[in-house]
Amino acid sequence: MARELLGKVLLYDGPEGRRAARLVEVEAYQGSRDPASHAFRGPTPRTTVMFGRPGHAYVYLSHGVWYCMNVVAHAPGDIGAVLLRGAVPLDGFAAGMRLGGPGLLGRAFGLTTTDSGSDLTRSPLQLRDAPPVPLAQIARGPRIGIAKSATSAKPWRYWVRGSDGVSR
DNA sequence: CGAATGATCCGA
DNA sequence: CGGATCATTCGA
Repeated sequence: MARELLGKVLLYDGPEGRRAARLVEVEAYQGSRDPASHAFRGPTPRTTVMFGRPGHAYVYLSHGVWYCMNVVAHAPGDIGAVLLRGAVPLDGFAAGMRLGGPGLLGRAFGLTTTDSGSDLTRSPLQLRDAPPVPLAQIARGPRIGIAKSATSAKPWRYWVRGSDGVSR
């Protein structure tokens, strides 16, 4: 579910024009079955979007500083989202801008919690299909930065092998 | 390794 | 209400 997001293009139409980046690192969170998921303890004002329709954005503030974006993605009747952890700039960014790491990615796009709930098929925030990344270029491993969760050992993080834009 | 920094949520 | 928590980042 999460792996299919690799290679897709994230677009943001802002006051300074369109920004675009290609996703190279994502991490899956499996809702009520996943203690590390913000949705684990049931819906709250912040997390209700994860209980809704796939294809929408879930944006939250991390450590009081960083806005991180997820794509709501789950089977019908299920719950979950995919954290966007890294991307490669395509257009609209200052030269040399790094989008590796969920906080840096969110900041580069200028996202805030007002973007949470956005329909990703419409401007200003869109997720556009792109040719899939060849399976041989995709690596996977344990998720990063998780404090709790026995599921943290599960290999639910996917990235494009060798790409800039993968977090450290 | 530890500080920065603030919304969020649980427990009381 | 108050305090513990946190899917992070940067610099020493």
